Amino acid sequence: MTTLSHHTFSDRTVSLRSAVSARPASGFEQSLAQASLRRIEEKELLFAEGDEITHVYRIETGAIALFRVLADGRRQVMGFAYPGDMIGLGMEEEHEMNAQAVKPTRLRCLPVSSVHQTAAKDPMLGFKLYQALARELAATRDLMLTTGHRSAIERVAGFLLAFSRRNERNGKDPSTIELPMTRTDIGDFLGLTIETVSRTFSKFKAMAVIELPQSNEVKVIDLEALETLAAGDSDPVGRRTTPGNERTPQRDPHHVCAQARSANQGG
Amino acid sequence: MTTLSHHTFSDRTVSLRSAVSARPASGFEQSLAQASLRRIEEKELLFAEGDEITHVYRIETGAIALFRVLADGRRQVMGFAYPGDMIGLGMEEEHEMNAQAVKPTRLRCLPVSSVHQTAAKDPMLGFKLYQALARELAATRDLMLTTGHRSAIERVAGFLLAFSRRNERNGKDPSTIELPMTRTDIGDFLGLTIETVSRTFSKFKAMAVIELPQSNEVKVIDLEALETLAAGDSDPVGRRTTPGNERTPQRDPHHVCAQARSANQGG
DNA sequence: CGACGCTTTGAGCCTGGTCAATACGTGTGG
DNA sequence: CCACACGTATTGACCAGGCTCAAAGCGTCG
Repeated sequence: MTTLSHHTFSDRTVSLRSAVSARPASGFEQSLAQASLRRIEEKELLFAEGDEITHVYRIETGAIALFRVLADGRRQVMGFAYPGDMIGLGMEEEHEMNAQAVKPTRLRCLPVSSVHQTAAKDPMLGFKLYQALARELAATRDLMLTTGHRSAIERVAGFLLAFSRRNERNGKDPSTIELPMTRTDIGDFLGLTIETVSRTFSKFKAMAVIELPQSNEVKVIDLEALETLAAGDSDPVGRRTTPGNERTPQRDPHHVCAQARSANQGG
Repeated sequence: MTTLSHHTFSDRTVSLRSAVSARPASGFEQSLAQASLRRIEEKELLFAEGDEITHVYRIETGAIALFRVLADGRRQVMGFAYPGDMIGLGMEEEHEMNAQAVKPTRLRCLPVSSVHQTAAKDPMLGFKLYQALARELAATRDLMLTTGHRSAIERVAGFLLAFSRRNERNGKDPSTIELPMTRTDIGDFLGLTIETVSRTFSKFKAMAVIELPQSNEVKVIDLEALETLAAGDSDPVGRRTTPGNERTPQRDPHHVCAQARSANQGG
């Protein structure tokens, strides 16, 4: 399991948990603890594309969908944020995305000015922010790979798997998934229509891979099958694009720069 | 033209030019000037997924494709780097992507250790790296929007437009595009097959929007038409996903945190 | 109970992928 | 100099997955 070989949704894909929040010792965490608490209702927008960035937020309870809207009205959900995740880490003046609660949500608000002040005092914070962003970049790339080339079955299976693993990680039942978001949100996240999402759920149900006690509750019956579906092993056809011998990795390790040799291989 | 409303390929999408390189005054630039020069041949890999990160590179001439390979053998090209662009800015231990020359390429190599040393001395560098990464994140998100929901025509038109604008920006003829990469590279970048890319080129040719003197040279005849095609205005059908009144932006500006008001609106 | 929103299911179509054959361009060898 | 081979690009025929349009369940809230 190397870091980069997952072809289902990585944890990172769904979670925007930042490296910053993983450092309890920082003054950043202290600031968060005393930050003001805010509650927003279902479907309420926390901020919109183009809004001035005023705060960094951490989810306490609930769930937030981060999305952008295209000219034709389509939405692309870039990710969901769950309790513990942070949003609004962008460096720009304005938000690049919309943030909308998919259910009633409580969050802590931290003014960006305070973050900047801390950054000015503590050089390490910039570094940590950089790390956090690097993670988000990786997550976005993963999502892109997913929405780019995978079938509806693979996408939905991977989506469910990510939830199962999230539950497992949080000590909850990995086979009982509560979907906080609507089919529309899921579809816009996976790059599918609500009909296709719904049909795929039904297909999984017919295959006895899952059960759907309610439309927003999924019971995973056959986890292994779900993983197989997500991996796309069902497709026995060899893929053509770049068959492998074409464009063979012919990198020459001896071609490294002189500086490289002394700095990294000389040890 | 706000920063975020472009729905063709933004400059950022194709360019990985970093904020760092835009700062000529920094010691970083000095380091680059004295960095070793390296030449790699067409199709040669500069580095591969999983390789230890040893250097940061800046393209002098040529072009590099950055891509990842999925389990089934498909490639997803995450971007192309052209002269002036920097690659290898990731924070991780290992490279997340493969970097392959699409034509003979010269580049400057800078050991990461040197970057880290500079970062330790200069707190601003971390901040700049953060900015550079934020740009790349934005570019990746743009690309995701493109590959997610747009038709082949829109993708290819947007792709050509990006080249046209790049030329314009560099003082070259915006209507004469030289494509350094193969159809395979383009297809893997846009999430299309080579056949579809080729067919779309032919379609544009038949529409008298472009000419194809050679397979790797595009003459833009009707720039306006190309922009229209890229924008997807050709589709008169109203889109359904999230029709607009559904999920209306009902953000309440009065709900901002107490701290927000004092920090940002009190001025 | 009715209205509304969300989900599910069905039927048909269309875009783009697959398979396959042909054309083009370049480099190599006779 | 031409013949041939190889890699890339183009074009065609066909197929299928997912989108569109449409209608019917289902839950919830007034």
